[in-house]
Amino acid sequence: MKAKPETDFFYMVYEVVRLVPYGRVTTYGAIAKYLGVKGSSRMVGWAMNASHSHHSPVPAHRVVNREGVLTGKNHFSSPTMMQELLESEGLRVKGDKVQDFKKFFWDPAEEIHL
DNA sequence: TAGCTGACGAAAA
DNA sequence: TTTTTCGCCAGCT
Repeated sequence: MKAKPETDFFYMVYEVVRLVPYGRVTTYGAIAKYLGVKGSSRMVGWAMNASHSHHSPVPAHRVVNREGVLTGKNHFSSPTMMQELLESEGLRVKGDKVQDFKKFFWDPAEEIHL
């Protein structure tokens, strides 16, 4: 059964985020690009916001902006929770920014061969 | 109903 | 080189 990618855009975002390995992070643009809507990077972030309505636990803490900044930390249970979660996975977070972000960056378009 | 906002990114100046 | 502006499109007021 072929789902409707157009309407399941949010769902696709959740899956990609869920595919992010432990101790790795990705960006909104990378996900958008992977989905073919690189121009709609904002929609990816919006999907994260909608993830609150979603039942599946989406590791949104592994998704940061292109600079590696925890832009969405404010949307978590606690603004520091996102940093704690990332540090808990072995990542180094300094002032809401992921250190060595490029090293921990996980690009679905590069790692996942569709 | 119509308009504004928003967890971003890239291009232009 | 850095800063500013525009585009994306769905959800909310």
